[in-house]
Parts: sequence; C-alpha cells; structure tokens
Amino acid sequence: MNPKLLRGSLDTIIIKLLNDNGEMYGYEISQKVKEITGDAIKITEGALYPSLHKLEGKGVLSVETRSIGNRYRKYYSITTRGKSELATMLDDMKTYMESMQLLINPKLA
Amino acid sequence: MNPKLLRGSLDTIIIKLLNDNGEMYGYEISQKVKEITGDAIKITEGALYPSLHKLEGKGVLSVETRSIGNRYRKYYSITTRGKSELATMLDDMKTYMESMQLLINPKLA
DNA sequence: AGTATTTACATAAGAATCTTAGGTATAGCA
DNA sequence: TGCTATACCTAAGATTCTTATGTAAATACT
Repeated sequence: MNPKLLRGSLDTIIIKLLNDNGEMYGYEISQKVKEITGDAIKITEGALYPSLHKLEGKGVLSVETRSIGNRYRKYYSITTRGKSELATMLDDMKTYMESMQLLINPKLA
Repeated sequence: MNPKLLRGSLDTIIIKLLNDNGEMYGYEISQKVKEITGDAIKITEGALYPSLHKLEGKGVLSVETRSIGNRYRKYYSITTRGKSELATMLDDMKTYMESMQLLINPKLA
C-alpha cells in the first residue's frame, strides 16, 4: 500500500487499538495491524515507537514496563484523556473518508 | 477537518478531478473541492500550486496558459501517463480506506 | 552446539508533504 | 475609493513519515 496515505492516521490507529483491546505493547500493535489489514498496512518501528512516546508525553497513553523473563515489554493503555481525544479523531477520520468518497467515487447523482 | 489526514491524498484528488472534469485551473480546483465536500476539505494554495507544478514536472499533467482579458489562467489536463497513474492511486486509496474501516469500525464479526 | 530468525525495544538522518505567511496583480462591487 | 474575490506564486518551518542502524533476549532450525 502507498505509505503516503497513512500519513496522519497512525496515532488514530494506535489509540483505537488500545481502546478496543486494552493494554498492548508496541510490537504487538504492529503485528495486530498487519493481521487485521491482511498485510495491507505495515507500521514501521521507526514510526511506531516515536509515536508511542509522543502520545505518552501528551497524556493520551500511559505506560507500564514489565519484566518477561530476562526481557521487558512496555505496555501501553489509553487514558481518560485519550478516550476523549479518540472520539474526535474518529469523527475526523469519518469526515475525511466521506469527503474522499464524494471526491473519488463515480457520480452517484 | 484535521488537515493531517489529508497528507498524501492531495495528488489523488487533483488528478481525479481533472480526469472527471476535463481541464481546470488551480483556483477552480480548490473551489471545486470545497463545493463537493461541503467545506470539509479546503486545499490551501501553498499546497496546491507546488503540487500542480510537481505533477506537471512528472508528466502526469499538462498545462496551457490562456489569457482572460488582462489576466491569465493556467489550465491543467491529465495526460495519458496521468490516467494510468490515477488507476493505481485510486486502488491504493481504496485499499487504505478498507483497511481503515477494518481497524476503526466496531467489530463486524 | 551453533546459527538464523523472531521478538522487542530504541534513535537519527533525511525525504515528503503539508501550514503559515507572505507577495503580486486584475476584476467586481458598494 | 476601498474591500473582497479571483488567480497566480514562493519560502520558512512543522510534522510525520522511511530508511538505516543498534542492542539484546527468545526461539527455531540444523
């Protein structure tokens, strides 16, 4: 898929997945997106991790680091603040998709 | 509308409009987008004109400058090359939108 | 046992695509 | 006369990616 089209929607995807699935760690999010979209969307790590840090910094997500054997994972959850932001983001996405349909679909009139 | 969501889809919008409506000039394109989307999407001139120049440079669009009284307008048309690129762009957009539906919609299973 | 792949985190340089802010000039209207 | 719309344009800066790279443990393969 054209990666340019993804620009701007990564945050929405992350927050929506965390809202629906409860806590997840970064790698798990990237796998889930591939699974759901049938490999159509692949989130690169270079985009994912900075976004998670940014969203945490904004108070949209919270983190908890857990030890798994000799390793660690950083589990992210959506905050109350994140839930209200998600509502706006989904509205924006819906508006965008409806507009694109109008622009791109063969005339329905 | 969240302008971030538009990132990456401007070229597709321009080329699709030119494909459907025949030749158009820049300002006309920006008005048409506002009209079709009910002001949901507003293309800024700072984004529009550089994109038109880029697409012309790539051979996707052709231009013809015409005098209108004491002024001029630059009319853009889609080239054969542009038509084949449009097909790919629309496919990509369709895939993107379907993927976003899967990620964002309440579970349909 | 040794090697490759997957899992899991991370950052940095550079590219692409916007926004914002300016500039120029004609046309139309009050 | 002055304001708004039309119509083109560019440049600086912000944002958001890709690509490349690094580290290290767990797992699978041979």
